[in-house]
Amino acid sequence: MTVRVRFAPSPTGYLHIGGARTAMYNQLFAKAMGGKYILRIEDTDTERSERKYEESQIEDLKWLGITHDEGPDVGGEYGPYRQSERLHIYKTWAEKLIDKGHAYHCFCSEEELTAKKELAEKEKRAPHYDGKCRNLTVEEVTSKLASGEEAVVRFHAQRKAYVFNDYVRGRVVFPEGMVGDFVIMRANGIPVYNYAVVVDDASMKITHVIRAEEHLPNTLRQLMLYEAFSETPPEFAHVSLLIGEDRQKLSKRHGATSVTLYKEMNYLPNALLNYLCLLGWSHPNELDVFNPLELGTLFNLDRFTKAAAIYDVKKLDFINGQHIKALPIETILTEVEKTIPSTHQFHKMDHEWKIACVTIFKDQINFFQDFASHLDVLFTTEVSTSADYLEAKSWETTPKIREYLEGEINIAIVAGKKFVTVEDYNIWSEHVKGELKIKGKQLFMGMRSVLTHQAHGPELKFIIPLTPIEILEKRIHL
RNA sequence: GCACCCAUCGUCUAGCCCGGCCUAGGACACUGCCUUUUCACGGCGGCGACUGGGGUUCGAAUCCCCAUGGGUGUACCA
Repeated sequence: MTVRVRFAPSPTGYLHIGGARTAMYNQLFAKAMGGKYILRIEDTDTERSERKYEESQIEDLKWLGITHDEGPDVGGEYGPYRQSERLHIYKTWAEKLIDKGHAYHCFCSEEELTAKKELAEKEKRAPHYDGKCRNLTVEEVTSKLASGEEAVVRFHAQRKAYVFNDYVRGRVVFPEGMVGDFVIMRANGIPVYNYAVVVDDASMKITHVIRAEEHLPNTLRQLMLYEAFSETPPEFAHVSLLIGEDRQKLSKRHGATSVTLYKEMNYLPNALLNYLCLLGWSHPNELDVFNPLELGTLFNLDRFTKAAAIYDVKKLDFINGQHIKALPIETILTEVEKTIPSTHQFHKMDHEWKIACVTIFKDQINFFQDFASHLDVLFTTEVSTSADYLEAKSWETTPKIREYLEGEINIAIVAGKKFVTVEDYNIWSEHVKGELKIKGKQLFMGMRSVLTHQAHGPELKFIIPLTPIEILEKRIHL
């Protein structure tokens, strides 16, 4: 039997990182098992569902590199993949249930129901439906329906315990009497979540349901439904929740929770996935930095943690930096270029210069946009006010270095050079050492203070050949 | 309220199922040293946890019970 898994988001907002994580786990499992990963849109909440959210979610999934084998946009043999287009299916399946005596029409009004519920709570009884409409005769039902009375379809819940085995939770027991007869079809003919899920998962031949832990209690109703349909339930894996610092389920007030935001903040999709993957799952070789999409058969359902994970992006930033470092230099250049203001002199430089520049700074950034700030050491004519700098400047050897370098730079300018070379720089430092007899700290710090007006920075032999000569000239006269 | 789930460094986690190899391992963050005559990178260290109490056992982070804490659910939302 081929493995079939699905991710089933509601198009009521942008793709949430928790959703992205679930989608990823599903796809990884499908990949590891050589199965299929299906995207299904659960838009039965007609009030809040919007097509634009469906589109943006699919787009974000695509950005992350999570692609489905079947779905509303790509089709497949188990379609349609949008619940709003499957209404006829839910209706037929509900009729089957009614025929078999597993479900019935219920005409109770909302007022009646809330009154009973309040009474039950007051008397400390479980607020379950009392089954008033359960024993209506076929004639009564048809006449009520014919007279236009509104009716929902209610499932007749069995009084028995349900047990199932969860890949991450282990053996889960739902004792008898946890739920009463629950609604499966609303009065307007739209199915309720727990029912639609079962009809879809069964008819789409889903073999494994990997979803967040908040769905664990739903499993009971779903198990009841599978039983009534005489369908074998899928295997379940209820993955631990992502929570905020306050230990509550992650939501908008916890900050950046939508994938779109991470895309905008310039995170690498693989880095985000890598981080999300590690929240509740561990690599068999205890790796921290890897590309989840390339896990292959290394991914399995045995390595999930049961406890909820606090979503804290500090490690994500680190992982992003690691992923950047692993990128080909040309790719880093392209990405980095997008983040530098269009008026910046960087863009006027030739390719070779840019590559050299990226090579120097790429190990120091966690984000592409961090790069621009490192460029200052090549272009700025600002003077440091740090104590270290002032000290280096006050040495009696420093003016001698300045005087010498001023001459050298003038020569280079007259010769028409736009940049000095590493060789030039080496000659300079040899001269300062040999002729001026300045060495050690006085040499290096002295040259740095004269050439950059800073006390610290990347190695001079790397940055000086990349600094435009007119900048060097300006600095030497400051 | 009721039901269900969970509990290892500040955070993510390994170990737990099949008790001894755990003076509890790794990563992020923080921090010290080394290296690079600076900074960063890197390397090597440091800080830092088995929620509490009972039991079972020669031996418990690992098994059992209770307590505590936290979470989720309890809809004609998903």
